[in-house]
Amino acid sequence: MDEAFVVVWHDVLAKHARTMCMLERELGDKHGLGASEFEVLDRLAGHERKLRLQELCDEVHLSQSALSRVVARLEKSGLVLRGACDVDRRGVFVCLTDEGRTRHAAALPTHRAVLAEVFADAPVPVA
Amino acid sequence: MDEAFVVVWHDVLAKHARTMCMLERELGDKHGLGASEFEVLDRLAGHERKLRLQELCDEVHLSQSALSRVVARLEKSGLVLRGACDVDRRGVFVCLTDEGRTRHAAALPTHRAVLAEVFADAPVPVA
DNA sequence: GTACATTACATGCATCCGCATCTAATGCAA
DNA sequence: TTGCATTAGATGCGGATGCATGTAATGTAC
Repeated sequence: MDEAFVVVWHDVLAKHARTMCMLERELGDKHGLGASEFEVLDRLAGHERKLRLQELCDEVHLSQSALSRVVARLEKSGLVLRGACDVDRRGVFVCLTDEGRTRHAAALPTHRAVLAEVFADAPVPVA
Repeated sequence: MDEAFVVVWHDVLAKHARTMCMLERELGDKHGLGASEFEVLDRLAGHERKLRLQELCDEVHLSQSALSRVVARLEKSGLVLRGACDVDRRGVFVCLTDEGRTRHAAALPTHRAVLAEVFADAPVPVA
């Protein structure tokens, strides 16, 4: 049925708006981080090795240019380091600094708390 | 479980990004409409009577200021009309023009097609 | 090696968004 | 009535995004 998709889409839209708004406010006020910034830190924290910018781009839902700027901001804040890639000198590696890891760890509970609040009574996907 | 929320959130994030991107491109290319513009037209088309800006604001996931500007754009394009409210002269009514109704009708199939493509194999919410 | 296509990332630009604020109208209390 | 708080909507502003493009490195064909 056509209408079913519309209902699902509206639900996605509503949850996205609500969650994003809360994340932006909570992470911003309490940790000085934007939602995109946290997202990048979170992905970096989930990997041992350094990540290519390109690999990050696949995991975060940002355009290549937006990601480039988020990483630039994070570097200016001292939360990540950018390094040249040996094997392909066009590439750029990114990794967390100690402070980056600390800030991420501090912000994690806030992030999870927001998700818990929004999705507490959420319809859980079947599969 | 904490992690379950994260998985759901990532799914919302992915679907939102994918759908928004496709909607923006398809609606933009084929009908000269942005996703927000279509959203407003769609809500207006779903109601008989005129809507207050404030009522629209509750249905669309935009800030009051963003909605104000979307409606301004739509009016400049001749797709909606803004009219003063008799009972409360602070209020503003919005309604579709004939062209607005036509453009919405033309764009609807495109919109639904995108949703169908993205949510075709989507995990349907339980309740 | 030379020439051209492609890739990885950076950046100029236009657009859109949310927040804070402004204006005008309304409501309410004294 | 006057005076103040509240509300509806518009707007200035800063910031983030995506698209198109630029730059430099790599790959490929000849």
